[in-house]
Amino acid sequence: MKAQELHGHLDALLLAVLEQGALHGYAIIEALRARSDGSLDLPTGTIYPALRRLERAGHVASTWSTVSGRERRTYELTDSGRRALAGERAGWREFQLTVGRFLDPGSPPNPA
Amino acid sequence: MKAQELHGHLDALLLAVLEQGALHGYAIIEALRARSDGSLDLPTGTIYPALRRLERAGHVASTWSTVSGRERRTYELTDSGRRALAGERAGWREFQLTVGRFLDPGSPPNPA
DNA sequence: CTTCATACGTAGCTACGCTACTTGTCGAAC
DNA sequence: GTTCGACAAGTAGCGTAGCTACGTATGAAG
Repeated sequence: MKAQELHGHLDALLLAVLEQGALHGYAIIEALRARSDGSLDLPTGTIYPALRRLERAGHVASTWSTVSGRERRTYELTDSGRRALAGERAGWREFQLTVGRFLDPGSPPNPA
Repeated sequence: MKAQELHGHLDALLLAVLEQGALHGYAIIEALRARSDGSLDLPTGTIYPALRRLERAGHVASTWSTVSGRERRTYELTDSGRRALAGERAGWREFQLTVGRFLDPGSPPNPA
């Protein structure tokens, strides 16, 4: 998948992944890769800053822990994050419909 | 619609609009607005540079004309542009499926 | 003891859409 | 007869945000 297409949708993806339970950064990368069958293989330079953004915005909260000698920062959805995710879902629906009107097969030549 | 969501999909939209016939810049803006029911109201600072990009890439060709005293630059899809549009459509399909797996209602908790 | 997977992180780059602006014609309103 | 809004083109500079390319450190495997 072309990289830049993700622009503006990454936050939604992160919130969606965390919806199913708290995860640490590295695990989030793996979850994205797994659930997308490898289409989404995002570098740390993308997701770590994104998680910080979401935390600054209050949509996730993080807690440090140590698992077998390795430091982990585990992120969890906040209530605000759950609300934000709902909004992102609505936004995605609209975006999908709008762009689909031009790119989906059988796009109407003119609006009826 | 939030603005930045469009990132990376604008070229596809422009090609799709021109697929149905040559149009000049201003008319393209109006076509986008019309076919999206007003969701896409893009400023000239967005579409004029984008059209230049597409022309540099060889996906569209432009010709000047004067209609009732007003200069028009009319853009037309090239063969390369038609091929590019097909590719963009495929890319859109994949993007839609991938992101949809996370954001569409009933997203699977895990890949089956 | 070296290499790979795990795990965190940042600095700087780049792409690209947006804001705000300029230039100019035409028709309608006043 | 001038002013204002739709039509039509364009650019300079900005901001956002994902990516590249690093750096650090532990544990397991060979």
